[in-house]
Amino acid sequence: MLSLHYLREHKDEALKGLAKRCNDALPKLVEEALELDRQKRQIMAEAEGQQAEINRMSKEVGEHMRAGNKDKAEQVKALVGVHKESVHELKAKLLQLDTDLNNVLYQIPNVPHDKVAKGKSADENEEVERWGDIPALGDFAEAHWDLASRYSLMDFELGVKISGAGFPVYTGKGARLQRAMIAFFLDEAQKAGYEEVMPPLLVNEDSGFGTGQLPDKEGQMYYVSEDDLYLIPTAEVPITNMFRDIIVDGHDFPIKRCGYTPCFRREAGSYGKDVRGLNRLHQFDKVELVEIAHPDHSYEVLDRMVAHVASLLQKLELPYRILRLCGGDMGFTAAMTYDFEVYSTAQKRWLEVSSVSNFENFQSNRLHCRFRREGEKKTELVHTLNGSALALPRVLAALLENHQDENGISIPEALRPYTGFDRID
RNA sequence: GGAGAGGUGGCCGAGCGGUUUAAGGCGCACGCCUGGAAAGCGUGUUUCCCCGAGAGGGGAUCAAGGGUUCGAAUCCCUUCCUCUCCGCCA
Repeated sequence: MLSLHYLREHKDEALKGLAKRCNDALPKLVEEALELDRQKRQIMAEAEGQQAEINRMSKEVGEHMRAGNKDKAEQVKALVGVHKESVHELKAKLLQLDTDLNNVLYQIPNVPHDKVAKGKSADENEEVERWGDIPALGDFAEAHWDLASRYSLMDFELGVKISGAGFPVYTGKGARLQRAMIAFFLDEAQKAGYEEVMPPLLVNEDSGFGTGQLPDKEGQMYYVSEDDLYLIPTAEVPITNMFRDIIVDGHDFPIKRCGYTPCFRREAGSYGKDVRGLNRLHQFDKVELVEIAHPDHSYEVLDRMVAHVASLLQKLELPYRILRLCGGDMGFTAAMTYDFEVYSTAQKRWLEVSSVSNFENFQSNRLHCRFRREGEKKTELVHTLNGSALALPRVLAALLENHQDENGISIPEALRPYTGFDRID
């Protein structure tokens, strides 16, 4: 969530930025939050004054008792009651205000960065880079789901039988290819300085809250009510939460983590031709990058992450474009997001394979992840970033479709050491 | 799942109703000492919030929440977590 400090001191800047999200409700919410904050601080000051009085008097009682002055002690005791009552009342009010304030704050998304364009929907995203030639395939070109069954790489029906739609079974070279990509992505991340971690796949409520999936988007996550745990929708949740309630040492920057995990998404109600095959699944594999950054350098970090993801797609020889999302298309917690899309030749459409975002201090405010500037006494919120590098299913889809020829599918050079084969046929 | 033990500051560890504004130690920072260092000595060292230009002042914080009391780390209730043993188990 946004920090109240920031809202208080940079209200105009916040409103101007938020306007880019094209959501008319936001200015009112900001005003509401500031008003509740004002009331809260006023009442807080009152309650603390009363409490100070009680503390002072209690100390006095102690002194009288020690001096053996019982009457004096009783006299003071009798006077405390009034203050106690008013503290009680003020505290109740405070609790209510706090709840109201949080409810409002939870509805205010992150303020988009200066560079982010105003816009309502995906149509207004800006293309910032394009790489690679879209291969001209002949009439033989097939979509990945057809290729998958022709070469026995996946079995969607089998997945339906075991679990349901959206849970494919990878078989033979399909399974091997999957494993190869995971290893390849992890190795590349490691070369780029990211430390590998293997986090839990189920997380508690605090963690879901820390990265912003809760309280609003619990419908997206599978929930195990028996144990009050959520299946992770992305490794971002457990990995970023490793830094919850922590004051990091400023010398530790840059803090770079990567991890492979399966991801689980309910994706309720989304069925149709656009979600055929590997395009949208309930369970999929992903290698994720997470970085905890110094606020002064987080946009350099973002650029480096983008460059890293680009290098992966280049090594896989997949044509891609990079979009800087407009205000309206950006996620709730992000200040700037770059989406990577690869062109799927057989489906004749762009598929999103990565999303790289700077959350600035929106997540760290909830996570309470802070650091101290050299020589400063006060702590300051860190910036958090993450990016997929990469999400496997759509990369696999594009790989199969773009690298096919009449007789099979060729594996990109970079992956061959991992697959152990250079063609599927 | 059953039984027991326990959660105190960056860490270890005392405290079990009012000189605790949390002892003592370790660590860390700064200073003195030194040719330089170690040792020694001295000072400082939880975090969050509020008021204040600042100096400073105030509040909260001994797992969390509630209660008793003039006053709670300390007593009572509830919840959570950790550890040990047993059972089950890849």
